[in-house]
Amino acid sequence: MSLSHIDLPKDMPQPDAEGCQATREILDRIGDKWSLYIIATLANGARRFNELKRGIDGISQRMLTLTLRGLERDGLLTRTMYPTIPPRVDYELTALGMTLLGPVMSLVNWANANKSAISEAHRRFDEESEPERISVQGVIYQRR
Amino acid sequence: MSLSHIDLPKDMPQPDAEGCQATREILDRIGDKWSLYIIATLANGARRFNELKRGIDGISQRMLTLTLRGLERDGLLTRTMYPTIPPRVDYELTALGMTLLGPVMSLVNWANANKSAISEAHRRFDEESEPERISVQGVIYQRR
DNA sequence: CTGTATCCAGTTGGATACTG
DNA sequence: CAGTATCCAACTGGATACAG
Repeated sequence: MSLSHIDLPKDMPQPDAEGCQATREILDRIGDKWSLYIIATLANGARRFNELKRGIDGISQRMLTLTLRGLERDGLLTRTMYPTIPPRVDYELTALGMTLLGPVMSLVNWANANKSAISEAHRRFDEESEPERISVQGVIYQRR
Repeated sequence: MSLSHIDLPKDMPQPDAEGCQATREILDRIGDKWSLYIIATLANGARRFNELKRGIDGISQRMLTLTLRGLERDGLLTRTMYPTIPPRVDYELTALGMTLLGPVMSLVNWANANKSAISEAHRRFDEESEPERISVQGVIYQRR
């Protein structure tokens, strides 16, 4: 990956096409409706199936199972069965899953720091479309 | 947000429930099929509609329009029209959009660093289900 | 050039019932 | 307890045609 372009203001890091491809794949996982909540819960340590179900508000049994399978398939968590009666299954982040917490926290922090800015942007955009911008003779006008 | 729990190994940062809520919202945006590519392209500077279309392989006109509208609504980019014939429209990241590049790059770097690990996990999981783990008498056995 | 409108197939995820 | 199976409504996104 080429992360450094010098022709840019403030040597801003940039994603590139190849990098996006790999990133799209993990976004297909953690970008779904429930993965983030599961990862966040397991960040506090191993949990059993129903602990996760109770801890994640609104998740259905079906989606919990499916999402856990997906994360397991990606090698982000392990599934350990205790062949007892009643059965018990523990889910736990793998070392790989743990390393994902860094990037994820980066996003979480950004989201929290900027959620009001985004809400404000929504408000402006929704009440009769975003301050429209036109450019005439090279001069930019923003609607009032 | 409570980011520091001391009862955890290596003071790992952790997302919490409230934090996840805000993060889910931005994942609903950048987690979709095309936003990441648009953000990545605009990280190199302003682009017009058809520049984006040509630069992002496979995107349809419809999805480019819709995705740009979503990003604009979130305040991540601006849309500037040049009322000429033929018309010209420039899209450019806002200051807010720029700040998102940090967290996004964090994910992109993680994805690139670990894509082979994930592929390997897929391979193992798919060829007759992930090394199954059971725990008997407190001892964990992994299938061979 | 930069869109909008329509149609339609595929996917996602919720509700519910059933099982070892 | 920890799933699986089935059904179904809603959403996502692609193809295509048309417009200012």
